[in-house]
Amino acid sequence: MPIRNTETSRVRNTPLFRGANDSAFAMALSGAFLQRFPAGTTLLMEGDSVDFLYILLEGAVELGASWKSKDTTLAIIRPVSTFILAAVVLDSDALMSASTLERSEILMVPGESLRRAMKSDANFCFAVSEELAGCYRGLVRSVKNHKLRDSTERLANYLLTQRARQGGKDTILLPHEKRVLASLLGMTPENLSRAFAKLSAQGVSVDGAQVQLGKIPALERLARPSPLIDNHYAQPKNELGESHIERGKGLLDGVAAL
Amino acid sequence: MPIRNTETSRVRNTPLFRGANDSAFAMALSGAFLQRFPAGTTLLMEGDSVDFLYILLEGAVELGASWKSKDTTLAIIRPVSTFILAAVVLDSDALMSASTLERSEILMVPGESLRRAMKSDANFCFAVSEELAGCYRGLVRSVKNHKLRDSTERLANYLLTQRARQGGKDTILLPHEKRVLASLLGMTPENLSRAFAKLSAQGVSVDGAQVQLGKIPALERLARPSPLIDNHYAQPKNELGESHIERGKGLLDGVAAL
DNA sequence: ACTCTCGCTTGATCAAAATCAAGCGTGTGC
DNA sequence: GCACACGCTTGATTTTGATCAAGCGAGAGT
Repeated sequence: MPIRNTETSRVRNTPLFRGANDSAFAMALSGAFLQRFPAGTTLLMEGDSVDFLYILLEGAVELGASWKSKDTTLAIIRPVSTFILAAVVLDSDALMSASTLERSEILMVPGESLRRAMKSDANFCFAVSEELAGCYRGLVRSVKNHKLRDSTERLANYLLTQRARQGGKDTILLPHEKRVLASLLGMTPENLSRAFAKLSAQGVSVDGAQVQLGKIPALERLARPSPLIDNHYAQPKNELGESHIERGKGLLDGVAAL
Repeated sequence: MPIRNTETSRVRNTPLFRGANDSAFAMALSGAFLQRFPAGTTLLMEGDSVDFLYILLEGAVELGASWKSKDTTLAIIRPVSTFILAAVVLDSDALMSASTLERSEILMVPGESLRRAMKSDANFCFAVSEELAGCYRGLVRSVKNHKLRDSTERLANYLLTQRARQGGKDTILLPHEKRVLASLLGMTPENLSRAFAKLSAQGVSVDGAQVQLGKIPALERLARPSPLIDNHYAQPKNELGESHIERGKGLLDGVAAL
């Protein structure tokens, strides 16, 4: 599918590409193409070799992993974000699978073009480093979240993060199915229900995807959100693990994850 | 402390710096100095601003994090490795604390010098991207290890990884105190003991820091090591979480972590 | 030698989370 | 409308891991 001007400029204005010079940008996108996928499409399986950098322009994609018949979701990507950048830079196999949660529009950039562009433009290359560093720090937050908090605490912090991201209103909308959310938070759907039930003591009430946060102070007392784990203050669109991706230097609009 | 020639060449031959041109290398190390620390020294606390890239030349350092009076170790670094690269690239605060486990020798490279060198040499900058990508993938493995395996499985895989790394002999030496190992594996010291006891059914017997792996096939049947989680085949010196850091392209000698 | 500390182990108990098994409610397709 | 599937919830049970409390044994200091 041909790339329209609107898409090009959206990508161009991303922190990743904003500082690139025109020839590096053109080089990176040479051979790139736009593709649409229905919900539930598997884009990539663990272990597959990675030939493209994926840039999500519309929709949502889930990054997951499995082992011995168990599986878990590691991150959910929202536009505008890249994914599998690390595998592309190293020209190696995917450590995660990727599949669409919704109908999605994805720009596929050949890995080789991207690597050549990086080597031709130190500023662009630096932006890639910043991007990777942000992804890395997002994952560090995720590991800390999992190793230091129990499931109810993770949920409480997730709710506070969503609140901040959805504009600070006291009613939030869960952006995904509860089973997906449970997997992201590292628990079973059953336990997610029970965790919500526990949080009713902190004024949380659930009605479908709508969640009312009745007593924010009580919720915060339990959640104890920390800027060293939770990333409330980043750009509004990204989700990685339960916490969120950091941007290079206060830039908006997130290109991120893996 | 002045930097001797031996140190300079060790650093120069690292995957990170090998491809840099001479002026970028000189620029990066301008203002760098060598420092020795006794065991148990805190180098950095969570939230501190990061002014230096640390390059560990001798000894061992633990990267940890804490929240609400709990704490955990996220990685243990061995020479030659960098740490807190991501924070340096983004010129931001540390998400982990760092402290020496043994008497250590560390080269401290000013962050600003490093960033200037990156911007002046696309090849060096690319090597930093590769390094960050490798660190990222190491963390992805770590998250998968924790979300998909229970504690006994993590220990079993840790033992197999150590075996591969220590030359394939059936007796391995635990490189750290058991309490540190427990924290790295995400469990309490008590449960580490019990996990070892469980693995006696797989021929594992412990005597202090010496561990005999009696029945490798049985142990592998339980552990089910996977190249998508465990990194047996990387360079021998690095440890990140339970699994291990990946190198750019089959290069030896690891500069890694955060 | 003697005690103290410290790292580790072991057992008993408790809490958290996974699993198993219904059941409920909504939406879809027939 | 009716049956069915599906996502979610709830309860009962089991498993896993954390916590509490001794105790053991090797090494350090006196």
